[in-house]
Amino acid sequence: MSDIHINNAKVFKAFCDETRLMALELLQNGEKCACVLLEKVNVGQSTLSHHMKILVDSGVVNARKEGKWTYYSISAAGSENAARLLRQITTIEADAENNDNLGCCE
Amino acid sequence: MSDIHINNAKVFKAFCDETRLMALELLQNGEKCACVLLEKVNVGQSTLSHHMKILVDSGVVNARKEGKWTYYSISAAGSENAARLLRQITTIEADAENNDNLGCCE
DNA sequence: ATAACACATTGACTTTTTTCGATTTGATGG
DNA sequence: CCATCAAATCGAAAAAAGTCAATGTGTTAT
Repeated sequence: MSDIHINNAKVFKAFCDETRLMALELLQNGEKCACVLLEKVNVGQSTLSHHMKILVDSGVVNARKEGKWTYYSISAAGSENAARLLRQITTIEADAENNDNLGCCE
Repeated sequence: MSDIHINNAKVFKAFCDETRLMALELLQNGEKCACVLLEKVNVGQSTLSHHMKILVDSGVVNARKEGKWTYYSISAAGSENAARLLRQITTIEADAENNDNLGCCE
């Protein structure tokens, strides 16, 4: 299987878990520190840290360290990238209807 | 965790696996029957069937049965829905910057 | 009717992901 | 220097997802 698909899959894994979707929802009305997210999301501290790392690695979330705290926020660029990727993956090519793509069976 | 997040996660799981991304890519230039996909994707028949079911259940792919064959195609409506959902999940609210959302730490 | 075909379903197994408690790292304050 | 706090990392256990071979189901051809 091609590498590009493995990488693309990685981006969408950001949105594949309820806890991460919950965290994203909390970030929609602004930057939050990890401790605030931890209060609202029903998982342990190490688990939240794990999920935030996946979100950050996917590019959808930014992390900013300040003193002992880490502030997270939604990345507009990362979100745009995910949206672009989704569009790219699901675009039906213009000549799709004219092709004889039925293959083995006709 | 709220039900809505579980369901949203389900839609994005369609894009979380390399084999499914490969299948989607093959469908971009038109409808294909399962046997054609099977030739190109490096998994067994039962595994492909499993993945196609996930794609169909997510709404991103249509299935059409004709005789002994099953034809799959990308669903424009399903793709649009996924794109809409992604936008909804990653939208930063207008007043996000003005909020005092830092919570415990200031 | 029967055989062959296309695909779905089942059940067992493997791999990956999620989760937690414990520990580590790094910053702050007394 | 030491205690405390926030968050990351580690290691192990549990849960979920992917995989395959075998079998079942429905269709077509002989």
